[in-house]
Amino acid sequence: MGGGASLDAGRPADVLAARPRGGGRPLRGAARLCGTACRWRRRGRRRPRPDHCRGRRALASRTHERAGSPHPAAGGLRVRPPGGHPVARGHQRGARAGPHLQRRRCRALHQRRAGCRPPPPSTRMTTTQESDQILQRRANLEELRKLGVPVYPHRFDPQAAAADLVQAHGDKGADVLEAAQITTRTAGRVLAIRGFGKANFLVLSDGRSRIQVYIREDSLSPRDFRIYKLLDFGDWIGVEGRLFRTKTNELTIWASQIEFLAKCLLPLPEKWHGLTDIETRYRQRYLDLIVNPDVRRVFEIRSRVVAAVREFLTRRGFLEVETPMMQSIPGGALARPFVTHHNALDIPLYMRVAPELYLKRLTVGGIERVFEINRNFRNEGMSAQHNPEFTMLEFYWAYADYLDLMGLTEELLGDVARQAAGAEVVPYGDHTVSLTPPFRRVSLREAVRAAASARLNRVVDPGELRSRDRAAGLASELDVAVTPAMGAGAVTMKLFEHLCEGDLVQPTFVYDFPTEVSPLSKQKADDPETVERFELYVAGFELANAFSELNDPAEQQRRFEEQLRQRAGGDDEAHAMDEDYVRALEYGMPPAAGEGIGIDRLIMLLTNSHSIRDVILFPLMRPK
RNA sequence: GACCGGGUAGCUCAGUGGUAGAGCAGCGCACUUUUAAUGCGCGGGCCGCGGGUUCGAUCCCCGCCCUGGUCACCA
Repeated sequence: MGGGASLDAGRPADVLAARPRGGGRPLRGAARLCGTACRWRRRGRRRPRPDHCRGRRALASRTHERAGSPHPAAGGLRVRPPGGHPVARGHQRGARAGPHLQRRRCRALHQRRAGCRPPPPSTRMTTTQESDQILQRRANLEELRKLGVPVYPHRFDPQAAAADLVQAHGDKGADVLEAAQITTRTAGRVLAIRGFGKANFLVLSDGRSRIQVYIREDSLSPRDFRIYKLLDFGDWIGVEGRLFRTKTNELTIWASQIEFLAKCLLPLPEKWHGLTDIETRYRQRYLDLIVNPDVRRVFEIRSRVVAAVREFLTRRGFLEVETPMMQSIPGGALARPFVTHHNALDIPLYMRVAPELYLKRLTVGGIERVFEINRNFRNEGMSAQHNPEFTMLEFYWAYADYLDLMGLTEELLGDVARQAAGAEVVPYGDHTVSLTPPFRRVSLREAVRAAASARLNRVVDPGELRSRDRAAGLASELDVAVTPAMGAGAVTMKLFEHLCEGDLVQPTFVYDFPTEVSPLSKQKADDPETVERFELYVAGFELANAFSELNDPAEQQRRFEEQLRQRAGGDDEAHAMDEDYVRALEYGMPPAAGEGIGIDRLIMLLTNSHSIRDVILFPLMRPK
């Protein structure tokens, strides 16, 4: 790496790669209520207290240390109080009872004076309130600067990542490495420092793998050894050196040069327990990624899943497209949209709840096989299975019907599981889920009928689900609440969710849904109350929703009008009228089948994750 | 929305109506193959926020905020 010679400026900045992510959700045709939003909370770092408030606290050595700048000459870099000795701990404790009271009084005084205004928002770079550890790290950074080390260099040129080294040389023995004299250059974050005076070890992480670095004073230039001495847990460095194995057989780089790459100014979570606080893991995902290696694996699988889906569909002639995510008429699902506003046009816009109607317009346009993988947004509640933005695959296949989709879905899921997770059979909680075809198939009404029969210990007649009154009677027998506005179909759906959904662990196609709850699906030729639609359940949740597409414009018009009636009746999740969509159907849409698959839920299944937040890098959190 | 649990040092967690604890991390010293290194010494806390009760609250009471879970709502 040749000292600073390898560092050179003027490289183009990294381009941020767009990456699909998002949540699962009841797919097309389901919805959830939203909770209240928009609360704010006063939050901020303490502002420095004026002198009249400091009281005896100001006399404590600790305050002294905090207020003063670190003393670099002391070797230890810690500033001692004027007497030269740290104040004994017991001393401080003794002094504490007073300040305690004083703090409270002080606060009250402040609030009176300031008219109870909350303190100003946090200013992150203040030093007076920061912990010793942060001051220490800053001091170490300044020391590096004084040595003339570029502390934020522009680039480094690693020959291999830690993961590459482990993969390439992980199986080579000590003698092989000794004979080969392999010199390498790598970079990463320092995740452990074990010093022995003259023999020292670092653990370097590239985010995937870790490799040990051996530091000896007599193998490094004085400058580089000084850099080592000033390293903190979490710093980024580059190293060059020879590969060998230690006495304990650990693959290690014997460092001949060190380059400092970036400072970690804040202390990291500890090495052993890591970061377990779930809230912090989601809010500060970067920390989670640094210290919890399994997190990286989840998102690597996520990336492979999306790539495998793309590859599978592309290989079968499906064209990937991108349709609007901001729509003037939100459609394609029964769900509440997020509303926004376009200033120049002065119109309301809605974040899409589904791409469905646009993709079907494309089939009208002659794109016979089309798909999209991207985010949907639903302004509804959040849960372990629901994030307000989530990623969905939708695809449409001309000339096919929902039975064809079942076959394709079996192939797709098996293929993706093999490629992304390495197997068709995956563990999920206490279960083992097999994605090997064929999947079980059961009609919705039969599933409900059987479950209700078992629950009630009597034979439930299929006809009971066809009549609104009898279905409602069954619901009340089973203690399932229904509303007067719900028809027989809606009641059946509700019964299904209560009686069956959670028990469907192995992949199961539940097919033939009531027309009432399926405004975009095609009816069965011999049964207008029923549509050719299925949902795929795995591990107790809905993974896919698919149907033969309704392409009769007159029938579509009638369905929209029925939805409008429901909307007028207070259902703000009912589907909006989309006249252009009906017009598109009037130009003629080929017979087609379409399907939506919740990518986040698929990732959950393949990574054995039980919260959607574990498969979304930055799940929505209430601002703190 | 209801109920249950959590919020204490940078992290992981104990704990108590009477001066706040441990392990790791940090600082100092020692140590030439460690790997949760070790040993000795040291520093670090608005005990989530605001009220109340009390001589005294981190602890008890009330309210609020954030959060995990269960249920409900929704479909």
